[in-house]
Amino acid sequence: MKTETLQFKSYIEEKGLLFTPERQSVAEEVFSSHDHLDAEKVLKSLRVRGSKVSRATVYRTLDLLVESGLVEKIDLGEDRAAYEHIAGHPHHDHLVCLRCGKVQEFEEPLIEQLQEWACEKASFKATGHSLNIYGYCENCTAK
Amino acid sequence: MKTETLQFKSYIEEKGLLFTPERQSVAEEVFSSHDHLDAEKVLKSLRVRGSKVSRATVYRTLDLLVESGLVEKIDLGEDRAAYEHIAGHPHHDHLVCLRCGKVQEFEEPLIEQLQEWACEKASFKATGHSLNIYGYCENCTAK
DNA sequence: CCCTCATTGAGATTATATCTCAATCATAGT
DNA sequence: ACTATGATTGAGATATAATCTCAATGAGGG
Repeated sequence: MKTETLQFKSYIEEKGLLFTPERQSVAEEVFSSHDHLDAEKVLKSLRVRGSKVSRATVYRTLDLLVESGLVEKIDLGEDRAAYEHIAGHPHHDHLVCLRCGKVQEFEEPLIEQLQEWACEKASFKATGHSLNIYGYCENCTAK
Repeated sequence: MKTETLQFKSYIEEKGLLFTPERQSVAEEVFSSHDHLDAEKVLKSLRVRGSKVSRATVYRTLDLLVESGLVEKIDLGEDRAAYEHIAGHPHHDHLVCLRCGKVQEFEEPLIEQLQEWACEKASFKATGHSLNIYGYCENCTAK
């Protein structure tokens, strides 16, 4: 079992919940992809593999994964929410192409720093943030 | 008629469209509020005032307002999209309280600057962006 | 005055996500 | 091993925002 799956197992059990085969399937699916996933994609992949987890359980498990801190829910301004796992992905923000839909990632530690200052100034206790830049990627600008 | 409404009228007419009473009502409603509005709120306010604009027209006109650049559509991670008019509101980002729902605004020109650099590095042509910080406001932290 | 095309409204429709509830399953206590 | 308790699941119903459809209306140009 992957380290991340084990971490999720620990989280689940520490909460006094059960680490069921369904939860394991969903977790493995999310941890095995390095792209952005949405609930429907996860469901489909599981079905293709022959796993019969229900839609409700996929949504419920995604929530647990987010709670555990191992997965981040990201809203890219599209109609459905996306998820990405954290491990091996230092915090980053997103460049979303409005034409082809491609999502690039970028890191800018200074931006994070400035955000913290802004929160301090406002006596705001941050738990997370989301920065998306919308526009056109290199490829789509050329055309 | 307010300056902004006139600007919207110009935009509409330059596009060869009609500046109808319905479009005017929606525009005035949006320009008269200094809070975040959503489509349903706009619809309700108009109904209260006796204006009988339909839901479809409200959505359609909000799109036009965004297109015109006079209004910004913002996604605060809630279930519905919010709108705010630009005039008198220099670009700013949002602190969203997860407990009471309050939305504070903050400005940080340096963050904007850094975003531009990030775009340059990635050869990305930005048209807009959205930065939300989620957490707990001063009031809610105290409790 | 007519023709064309934009616009509107009411309700149907789409799509994501959540909820309900009966059936199943795991675990602890006896 | 047996039972009671509570967690979990799945199928489908439900909620909700937003978009779409299409007939009827209205505006403006020729």
